[in-house]
Amino acid sequence: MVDRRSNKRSNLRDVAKAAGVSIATVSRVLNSPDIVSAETRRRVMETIEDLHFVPSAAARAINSGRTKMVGALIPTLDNAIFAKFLAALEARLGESGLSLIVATTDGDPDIEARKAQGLVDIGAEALIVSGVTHSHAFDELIRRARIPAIATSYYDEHYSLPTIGYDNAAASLTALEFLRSEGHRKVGIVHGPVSNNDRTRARLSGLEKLAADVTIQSFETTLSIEGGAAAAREFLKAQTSCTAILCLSDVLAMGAILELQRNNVRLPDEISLMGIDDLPYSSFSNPQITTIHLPVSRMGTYTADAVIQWLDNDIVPKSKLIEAQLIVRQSTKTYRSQE
Amino acid sequence: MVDRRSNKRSNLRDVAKAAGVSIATVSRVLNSPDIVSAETRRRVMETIEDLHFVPSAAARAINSGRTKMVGALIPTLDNAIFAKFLAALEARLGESGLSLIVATTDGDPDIEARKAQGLVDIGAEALIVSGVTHSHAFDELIRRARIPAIATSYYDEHYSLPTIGYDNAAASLTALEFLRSEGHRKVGIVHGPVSNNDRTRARLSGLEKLAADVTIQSFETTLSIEGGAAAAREFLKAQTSCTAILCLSDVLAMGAILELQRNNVRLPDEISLMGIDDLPYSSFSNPQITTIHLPVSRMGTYTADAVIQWLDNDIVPKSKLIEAQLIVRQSTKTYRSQE
DNA sequence: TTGAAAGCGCTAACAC
DNA sequence: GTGTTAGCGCTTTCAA
Repeated sequence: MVDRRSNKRSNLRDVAKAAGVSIATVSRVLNSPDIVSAETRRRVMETIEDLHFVPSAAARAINSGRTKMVGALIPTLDNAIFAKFLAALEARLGESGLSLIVATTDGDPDIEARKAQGLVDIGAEALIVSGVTHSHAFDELIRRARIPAIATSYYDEHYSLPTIGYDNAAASLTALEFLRSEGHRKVGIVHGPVSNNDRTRARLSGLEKLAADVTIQSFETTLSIEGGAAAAREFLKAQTSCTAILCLSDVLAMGAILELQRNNVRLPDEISLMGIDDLPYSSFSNPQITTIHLPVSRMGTYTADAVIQWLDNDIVPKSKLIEAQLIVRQSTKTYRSQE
Repeated sequence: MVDRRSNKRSNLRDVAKAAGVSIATVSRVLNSPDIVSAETRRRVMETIEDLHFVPSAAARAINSGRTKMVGALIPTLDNAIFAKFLAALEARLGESGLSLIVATTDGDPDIEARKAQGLVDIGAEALIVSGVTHSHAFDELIRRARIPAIATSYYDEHYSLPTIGYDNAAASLTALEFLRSEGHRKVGIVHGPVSNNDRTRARLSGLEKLAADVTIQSFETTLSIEGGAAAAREFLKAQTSCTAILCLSDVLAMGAILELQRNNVRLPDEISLMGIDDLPYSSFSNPQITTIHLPVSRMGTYTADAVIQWLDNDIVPKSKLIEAQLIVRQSTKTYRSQE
């Protein structure tokens, strides 16, 4: 019969007493079952079941130093690209018994540093951040706490932390190259804020390689559908001779498409438009958006695996390039200059 | 001079020794500073700074029982509606020094129960779940662990847990009533899977009140843009005499709009369409979607406050109805039968 | 293969 | 106001 006198969680001692062994033995059954005799192990495990015993994570943490918690610092949950990444990350970490603590930074390095400190304080065993632009305080924290940390969404093998992500510069270059190969020589670039956003900066820098072949004109805006729409308005007002628009994020592309259509601009006949990211709606919009697919789910899974390896086997991950992929859909069209 | 001999985190004893006080005094400075003399307090705090001392969360948890962690179980991160909710939740919890542990359930009560157990095991002080459909194992867990738990996205004052959410039935009824007031008498209903989704079921049930006035025809599909598009195809194939479509989620509305436009159906001239949720793109699409705004950010903030009150002051929250709001935009139009 | 016992870093009850 | 001390629930030597 199970002892139900008390309501509090049972502990090692309760189990030990009920099973007629010492607490050390119970602890062994939990942590290294193979060094306990089969019979004892069976009896103890049975008792554990009976008493609904669950080891205290706090007590375990205080002794072993392992909390099984991983902290993720992301700019925002509002962008599907990060949400999808987190989903994959959480799924894979969970398989290995690791919990994910989420903190949003709003893209602000100071907030990031503060929240990172908080995560470390509560015992996060590893940190996952976005991009490679971080505050000094953050770098110091990683150094002092000697905590495994991985930078994602950005590939840079020379960064102080292992990076797992795409080559943002290459992604935008691929996009622009595609437009050029389709005959476009003047392209409007719509992008989000440059400050504190290394992904945007990298994507912009990628375009420079084609500076000789393609003339570009930039429109900076906020990173939202509304921002994309606003940029499209600016674009129209500017009366450029651009034959295509490259949005450095699909959210922006979405906003731009809607605004252009509101102004009766036919896509892709009058102007070609493409994005980068490949969000869910990009393949369902009218027209479907030609874009660069960034495999964020794969990045999440890969990052989780890297963290697990680092934590369990002390294997520091190498930086990993996640290949982006051009997806040609309906929003772009070959341009032929009328001679 | 700071002692740098050791690399490990300094502890209470280190601080006490360096400041020339007892560990109890240091503990007091940390937890109830006002009962320590100003001078002592100053000296101790200085030492704490010097040694970069950070109290061990695990040790604190083992003694005080407080881990400062809250677990959230949500169906998916892929839907902006949940992501926005989480963002608000995390923000407000963070202000009170609480961390958010995220677990996704894929809408499966069994996965939910398993992950809920995991959250409790690692010391979550409270649980936040979505909806009111949960497994027996989950209910048992809440009961046994006596852990504060709040159900969100669904208002039901009779549920065993406090609920903070909207009246889903009322939301869909409001939508259908609006369509009726606009002259629509036959309406196609596009909705997500009914199984394991009480929100969808509630929204469907809300429509029944108007059964006498409005004839409806249902189209069940998956909860995604693609699902919405597929449902729209079905709708067209069915050749109904419906003059409006009510999508029980904006994601579905989005997919449906795109598919209808692909089939050259003019909105809202040939058919009216509305949604429920009010996602970011709903106000930017062409046409902008008439919908029911569900204030998920407010729900997140409110839920966080409720959790904090419960944890800090043992005040069990009352169920709270978050008011939804009809937002009339461009995708709907008055219907006049041609007599 | 098992048990006894010494901590881990902290909080809180109690004493001065 | 401050110090002493007994735990919290566990892991981990060290002996047996």
